[in-house]
Amino acid sequence: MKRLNHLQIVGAKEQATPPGSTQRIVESITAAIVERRLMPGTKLTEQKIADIFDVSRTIVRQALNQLSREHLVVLEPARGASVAMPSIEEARQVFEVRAMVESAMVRQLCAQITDAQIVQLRAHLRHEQEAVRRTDVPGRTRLLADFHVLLARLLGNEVLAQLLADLLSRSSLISLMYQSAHSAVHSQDEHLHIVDALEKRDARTAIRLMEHHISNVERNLRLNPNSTDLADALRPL
Amino acid sequence: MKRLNHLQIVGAKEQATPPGSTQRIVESITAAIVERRLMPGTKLTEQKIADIFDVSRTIVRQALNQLSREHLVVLEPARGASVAMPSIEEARQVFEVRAMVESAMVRQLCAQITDAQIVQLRAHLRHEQEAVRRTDVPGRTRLLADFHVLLARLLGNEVLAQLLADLLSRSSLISLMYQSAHSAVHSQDEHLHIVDALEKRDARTAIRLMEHHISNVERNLRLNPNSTDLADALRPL
DNA sequence: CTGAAATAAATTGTATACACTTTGAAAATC
DNA sequence: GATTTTCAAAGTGTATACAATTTATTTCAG
Repeated sequence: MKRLNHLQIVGAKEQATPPGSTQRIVESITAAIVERRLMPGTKLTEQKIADIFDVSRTIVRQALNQLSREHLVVLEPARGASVAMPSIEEARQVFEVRAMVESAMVRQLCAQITDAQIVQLRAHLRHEQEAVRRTDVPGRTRLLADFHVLLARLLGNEVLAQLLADLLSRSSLISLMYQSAHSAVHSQDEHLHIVDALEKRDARTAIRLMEHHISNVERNLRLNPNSTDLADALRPL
Repeated sequence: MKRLNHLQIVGAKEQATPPGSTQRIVESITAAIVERRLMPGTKLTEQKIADIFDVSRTIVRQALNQLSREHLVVLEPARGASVAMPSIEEARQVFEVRAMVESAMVRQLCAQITDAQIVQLRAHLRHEQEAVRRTDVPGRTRLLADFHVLLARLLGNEVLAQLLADLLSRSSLISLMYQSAHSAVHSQDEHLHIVDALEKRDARTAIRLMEHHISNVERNLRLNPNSTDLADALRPL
């Protein structure tokens, strides 16, 4: 059995949804992509993955199908699956949608957030800070994304939360694809200011900060299209 | 071969994406649900569908999986698939997200819509009117939903368009589930006014109209939870 | 030695087989 | 007669088999 040595099974947090083994694979691969252990463009051969997880290709195919619907892998007919390489145009669109959704979300939040929820957010910010401080790259990546999903969840809207989770895993992929120069420290700081505005129920400021935050991340992508092809071409070295 | 006599293959419009037979099944079932030929709660047995489309269960399972991710069918472990019966709470959330997304969308549109695009919208409105006039229920249902997706597409944002398409098929299911009292004529009229506001680039009015439009649809759902179970219980008659 | 053609290996797409679970009906018990 | 219990039919979940396609390797012509 040959192995993908950069794909390792990760202690997945229990999900109440389907206990099936498919979900385990989806979560492992998602984590591997988002935490930068699987680079964009990497071929995902069904049999190799099946061997790693000790299941049949049937299960792996289900997982890959699900991942393709989440835009983390692309499925080319008869040519199999590989980690997605979102285009610059797609990146632009994802951030545009995020700005639209998240500013509306922050506006709503200012109107209905409770003090207990502020406390919850502060706790999350502390976790972010810690992960940043000890340069835990996978951890901070996940936490910085979870901040946005957490905001959605505070509205008590699961539909919104899922939608945002989708956009954020795509964002993570985009950031790593284009080697974002927006430092984690900077992002973390912006989160802090957003929570401050939420605490004061200052909708105008909160929205402005959120829009800036998202456009900062986008602005700091290294959008020189050549690097993509070059990186691809140089990979064999 | 036993057959689901209310599920009939429909002339699906060609999609450039995957020519596989899976997509054909997804589109047929989607159309059947949205056009009200398959009622919420209906059991979707894999083998029966496989017989109808003359493929193996493998293909049908793929289709059902995809449909479950689009929230049009629910997959209960070991108990199979059935047409989704969205809860009232889920309905609330879907409409809330739509209001957030679509008002932001309309704001953007006012800033960048072209005259040619207005013409496009007017053409769509005419098609809506025709379908409403000759009480073509499946047709008008589809066209009234497509209006919203068309707006997204005018922004040149495919990510947004797909997201909205998702929300709208769920909305269609919700409307038929709760027997919306919001007449097609009324909806169509509201679309007309929205386009008028867009033409004048009057963002404030356009947003207000869109928010009213969406909350009108939601307000007019017959949200008496009993009807659900009753309808289910009475089906055998 | 270079490049095209032929061949072999690997990989994907679909169907089928089979174990396990659920569902519904008949038989047995109270 | 109502309620379990038992058993059969139907249905789902996973693995495997095999055809069709793609990718890599070898062979051969120039």
